[in-house]
Amino acid sequence: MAKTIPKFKPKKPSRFSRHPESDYVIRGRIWIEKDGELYMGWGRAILLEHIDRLGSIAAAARAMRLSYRNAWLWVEAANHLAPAPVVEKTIGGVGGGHARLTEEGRKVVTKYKELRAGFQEFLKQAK
Amino acid sequence: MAKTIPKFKPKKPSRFSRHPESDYVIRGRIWIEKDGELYMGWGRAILLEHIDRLGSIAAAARAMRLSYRNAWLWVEAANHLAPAPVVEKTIGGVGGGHARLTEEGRKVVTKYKELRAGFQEFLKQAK
DNA sequence: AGTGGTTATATCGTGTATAATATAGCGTAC
DNA sequence: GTACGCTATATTATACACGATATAACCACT
Repeated sequence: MAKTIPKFKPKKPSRFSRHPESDYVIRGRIWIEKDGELYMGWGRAILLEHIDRLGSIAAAARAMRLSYRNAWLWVEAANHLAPAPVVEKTIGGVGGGHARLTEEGRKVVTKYKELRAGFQEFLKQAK
Repeated sequence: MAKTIPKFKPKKPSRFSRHPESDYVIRGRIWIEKDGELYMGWGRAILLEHIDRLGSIAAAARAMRLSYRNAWLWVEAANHLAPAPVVEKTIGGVGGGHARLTEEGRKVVTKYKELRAGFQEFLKQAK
């Protein structure tokens, strides 16, 4: 059983090897800022969608394997930067509490996803 | 007790203040990757331009207040990811040594700056 | 041989973002 | 009045990028 499986692992392809012109990819990020602070980006948009679907920050955080702390911080930040809160929260009560995406929240998520779709289009065309 | 203000991040004026719809700005970054690693971005492009103008990595680093270590690392990374080196270096000799931007380097800088210009255009139009 | 300023390399510190963990506070339903 | 599970907050740990620092290696010129 001396047959070693030829593994294709090297991320660092030796500092002397050269690469064909091929697989260079153009990548990018896009986000919305307010007063120099991140208001809406990909992570937050996804988080808000999960909140909308699951009705809880905690559940949304679990769903995307994000720490609750961070999820909560993101929601806070977005809420305070938005013209009106994007998430309404309730402490205690049935099930311990819940969170709900507001109309404003739905609006900004939609807007951001449209923006991002346009950006992806730009990237594709920018080869 | 009226302990309503948590001292979480007292850097912002007030968490209850709202902002006008106005100054939300769309921002973004764009870069070129190879094998999941950064090949060319804004910082590296500027660095390469400085090297072209000054003929030395050390001088270029100083010019943009970047540590020599990082400048050197960036050049190394770009060199090894590029199809051909973007910077040619010489150790010792007159003035201790020097660095020169290659044709390949000039090419990628130009290409990236065009890409970025198009991106800026996209951002402007994406309001 | 000595000089100078560069490239090349290693080590350590530090700041920042995030994860991990812990716990307090809450309110409806039972 | 207890229990449940979520929101809210604090503390600690970890990971990583980067700066600061130090030093070696280098070589055309004098």
